[in-house]
Amino acid sequence: MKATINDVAKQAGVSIKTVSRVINNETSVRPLTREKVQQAVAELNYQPNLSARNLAGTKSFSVAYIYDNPNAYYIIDMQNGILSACKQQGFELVIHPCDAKSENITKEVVNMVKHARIAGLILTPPLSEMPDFVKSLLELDVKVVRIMSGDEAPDELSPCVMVNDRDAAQTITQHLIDLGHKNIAFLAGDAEHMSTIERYKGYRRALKASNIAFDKSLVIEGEYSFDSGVSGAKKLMSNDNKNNRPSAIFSCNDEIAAGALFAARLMDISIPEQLSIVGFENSPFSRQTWPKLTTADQPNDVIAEDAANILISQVRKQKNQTTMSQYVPKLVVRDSSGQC
Amino acid sequence: MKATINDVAKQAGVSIKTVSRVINNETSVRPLTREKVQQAVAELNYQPNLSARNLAGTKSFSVAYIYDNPNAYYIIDMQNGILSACKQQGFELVIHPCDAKSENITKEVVNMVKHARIAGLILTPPLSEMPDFVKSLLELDVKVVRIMSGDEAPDELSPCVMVNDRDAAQTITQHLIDLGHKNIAFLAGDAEHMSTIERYKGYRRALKASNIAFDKSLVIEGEYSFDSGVSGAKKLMSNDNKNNRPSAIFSCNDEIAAGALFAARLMDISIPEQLSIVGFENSPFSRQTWPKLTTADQPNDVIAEDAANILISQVRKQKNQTTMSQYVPKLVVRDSSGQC
DNA sequence: TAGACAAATGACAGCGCTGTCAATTGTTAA
DNA sequence: TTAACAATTGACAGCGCTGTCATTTGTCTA
Repeated sequence: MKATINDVAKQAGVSIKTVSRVINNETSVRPLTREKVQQAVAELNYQPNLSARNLAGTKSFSVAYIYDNPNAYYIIDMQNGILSACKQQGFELVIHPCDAKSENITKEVVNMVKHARIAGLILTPPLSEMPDFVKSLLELDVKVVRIMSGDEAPDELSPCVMVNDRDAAQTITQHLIDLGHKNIAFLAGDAEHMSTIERYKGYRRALKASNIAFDKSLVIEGEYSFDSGVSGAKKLMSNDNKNNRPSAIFSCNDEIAAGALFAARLMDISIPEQLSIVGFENSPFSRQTWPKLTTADQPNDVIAEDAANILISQVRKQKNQTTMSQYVPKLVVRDSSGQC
Repeated sequence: MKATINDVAKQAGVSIKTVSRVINNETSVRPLTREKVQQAVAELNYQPNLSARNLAGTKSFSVAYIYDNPNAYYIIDMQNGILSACKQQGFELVIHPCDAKSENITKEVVNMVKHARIAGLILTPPLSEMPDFVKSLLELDVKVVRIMSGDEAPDELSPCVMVNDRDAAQTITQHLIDLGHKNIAFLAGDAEHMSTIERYKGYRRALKASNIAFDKSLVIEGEYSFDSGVSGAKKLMSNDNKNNRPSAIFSCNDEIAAGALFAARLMDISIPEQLSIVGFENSPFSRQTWPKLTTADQPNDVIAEDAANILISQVRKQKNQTTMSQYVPKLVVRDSSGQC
């Protein structure tokens, strides 16, 4: 059957407590002893029993990923990244889907954390952007790592992994400018999402950098949905707006961009000849539209793995902890953007 | 702090063993006693400690979902459904992404099952369609429930939840026939996937039922990808094939259909006026194409929850077990199919 | 070389629960 | 009413590990 700590102790000729010390990387073990134990561990292919550890110890070896995000590809990428870090570090992952808009979301998650003895949480937008929610969790003396949009952490509540949407948005807007566009519209995602705000800032900054006058009428409020893209693009390209039509549209994500594409088709506007449309996120379906979308790509699994590793080192109370890291999404040029 | 079995026992005035009997639904507890215990459980909001149960007992309260499927929406739906069943039944879910084509996939999963003391597994295609893999798992004395394509279980290895793609494919083909189409092409998914085979059978059956001659040249082999849809549609609609062009295309899934749509656009074929295209699966992006796809919808989360419940009742060795249930995807008519 | 101290190691209880088996109840037939 | 039996309940060990604290070992100084 499976080897236990007793088997290892016997094999190495030490007490189980010493084995425990070795597998927990504690000090006060002579190098020679440590080696003997490690060899025994290897020979027996010993893996500590998580249930026993959780039961006996005060520490916990479980972290949770809480998600509320309609984008399945995003979640799966995140989950896979987290899972890979957990596996390497001998942690268990508890998955908890939820509804951020639910009234008792805090109570629900607090309950889960208590009951499952969770040591740490990984939060992605929109949950990571709800300060009160985060504060309630922190009171439980559970570690938190947030993945957020921006170039630096908004506060000191927890370590953060930042996705620099601003710089990426500037780059992608610059791409349009380089193609000769001057009337560039902006189709916003949900206004309360940090990512919308950041992407908007990047858009503005690119315009400014190229001395292009900002035209407020080219900014359309909306949400992260296909339908929002459809109606936004219709508004921009309608006949009522004949004199003010943009030659390019920056969509806050690929879904909005797909909606804009759809609207363009309805209005017989050819892409990219008459209108350039760019997205953001590089979801798989940005390759499955016609034409394929120019967009910004972020390595979600890498980001998630990074976040999980930071979380685990927090849980382990290791020294020299990272409290921030940053990723900048990369421009991916495809067929939906072209010369003005 | 959290209530333990001791607290409940004290509160109810019985021994912990009796509490254990009640929470495990064992017989040999007097109704009155049971009631007392249940009340104490409710008052203290007691939830059994999974680690302790796993450690002490011979039973396990963990099931695993193993997935290898490029379709993130499918996985998330499945996962959410399984999770909801697990939560209700007090089981823990272990998530295990993997690569079905990897050589040592069996060894990897066997290891996982042993180490995490998994009581049951839920398998979705393509893993559920690998008999040798399933057999190896069964040898571990772990319960398995497979979600598969077809109208009845292919064998007695395990309980199955069947998705009747055949009937659904017949319905969707019939829909095209009802619109007046007689030359209906078939863009296949991966040939080794049961779903491709089943959908093909349904397609054939619909033709036969309406006395439409089957034309082999209208069947294009391929795989479940956008690109496969592009090349398949190009082949069908090319000038070389001028005399044999179909008026409608049945695509084995939405991704293929999106590819076909893309190809049609490249060739200046208007949808659905000159060509009808239907998909299968009702993925979110089937609503985000232009025009929106007619497709077949299956309630993946319900299917998954059903499968998880069957699995758990197997694990619990309950009587009157379901060994098969069946779902038939429903036709969803949108804009990509029209009169011939 | 012994004594003093720190470093290394081990003995043991106990985490919350289940399995085993013994003790206690209740029920039935004679 | 009581023996005989079944149904119900409980006592206790132990799952694999960690935390606490005692013991042993090694090292350094005088």
